[in-house]
Amino acid sequence: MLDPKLLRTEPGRVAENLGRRGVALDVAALAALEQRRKEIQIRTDLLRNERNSRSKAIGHAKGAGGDVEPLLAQVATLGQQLAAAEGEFAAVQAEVEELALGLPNLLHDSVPEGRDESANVEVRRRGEPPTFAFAAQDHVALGERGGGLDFEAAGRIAGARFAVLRGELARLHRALAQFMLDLHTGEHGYREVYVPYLVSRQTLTGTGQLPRFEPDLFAVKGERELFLIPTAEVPLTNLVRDSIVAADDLPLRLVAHTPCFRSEAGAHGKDTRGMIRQHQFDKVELVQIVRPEDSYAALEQMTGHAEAVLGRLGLPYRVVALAAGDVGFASAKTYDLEVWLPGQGRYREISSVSNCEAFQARRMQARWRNPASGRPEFVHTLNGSGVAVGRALVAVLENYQQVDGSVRVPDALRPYMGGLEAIGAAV
RNA sequence: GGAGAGGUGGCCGAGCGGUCGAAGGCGCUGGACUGGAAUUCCAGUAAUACCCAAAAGGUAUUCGUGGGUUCGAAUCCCACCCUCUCCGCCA
Repeated sequence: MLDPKLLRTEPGRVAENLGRRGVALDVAALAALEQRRKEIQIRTDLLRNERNSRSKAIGHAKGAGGDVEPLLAQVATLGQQLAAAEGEFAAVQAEVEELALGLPNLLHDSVPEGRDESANVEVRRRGEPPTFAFAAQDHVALGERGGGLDFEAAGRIAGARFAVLRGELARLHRALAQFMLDLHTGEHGYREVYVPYLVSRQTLTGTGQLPRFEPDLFAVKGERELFLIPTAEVPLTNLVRDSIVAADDLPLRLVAHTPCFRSEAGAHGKDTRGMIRQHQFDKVELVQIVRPEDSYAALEQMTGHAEAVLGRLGLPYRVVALAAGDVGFASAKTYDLEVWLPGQGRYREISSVSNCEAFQARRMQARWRNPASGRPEFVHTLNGSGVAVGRALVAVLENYQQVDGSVRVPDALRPYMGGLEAIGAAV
């Protein structure tokens, strides 16, 4: 949510910033709504004040043993007027809130202009895409040898956009997640957290997935309304919802390995081959809760933490700064990490690191007590994949493939693979 | 699933129709004491919205959430959520 004060006092500036994303804000309509809200609020407050002071008078009169009847008569019509005003106020409040919850975050000045991902700016590139003396295969061909990667079985069990992994491939998948967790907890100062995979509407509203992006989520049938998490960012970030964090506890650095569930409602026909885009995938997620003045340094640092995963795995990648039109709803600035996939001959997103500033904190009422002011102020929240496990598996398979279709195990993963040097060698 | 208890400020906890934004304690801030500190003592210390150019000040709202009763609700009624205890069941 945007700062309502800013929205009120500088709607022009807000509109201009949102315009960079291609989002139109009707300043005139907003001003009219604001005007109406103010009017009704003042009227309602006055009526309530009237009622309160008269009720108090009744209380005093009763205490003094006086006659209360005439006072009661005076208040008779107040109740109806007040009820009407309160109803009106609630309605206009709801309207304001709906508008506020639907607006994306303001962009940081450093975000490149541009309507979509074609305008993303490459920041740096690490590692050389491998050259093969043979025709490189994609992960589907490599994985399906020996039934390690089975889309047919997954289709039978759950339908399209699911995968079944078996044997060494399943282990490699697990090894990747373990390796990432150990790296972030052991060397980057994150605390490992285990979180619920089903969360409430309020939780998803806190991080910004709701109310706007409900079609992208899976909901669970049952008495209670619960949604499957689309990313661990949701439960991790909401850990500080409705709380005031002690200044000394910041920054909080949290990491969790969870499955993620996405309906991919708008992605028909996109990435239908392989396990690039699935309804269910694992991800190791990083979240930081920081002091506002530290959030942009934290963004660079977190990007580095995600890069370290790819670096250790020896995977070629590049870092891109997302263009205005490509930055996510809650984010003020985002870097994507794109890993080289020989099977596709191009870089594909494997991690996304975002600074949401106070956008989520404001929705969540997540604050810290600023020693400088002595008052509770909103924290800044950041999240980043460190990294997507499924796509990392794809990247390892394709980048480490050998002429016989086997796949060399990256050095960093060998301790997690019982020392195995290659998989799929003898299938 | 059965029976019961409870959700109050940064934290703990009293209050159970009017004088309650809420006793008391802890924590925090300032002051006194001290060479300095601890102890002790004194004082202050919730959030949000709105009015106001700002400060000061004022008004409103907030005692889990949402409804209701009432002139008036932390306090009474209803529903829901959450926590805890005991029993049962269970990985």
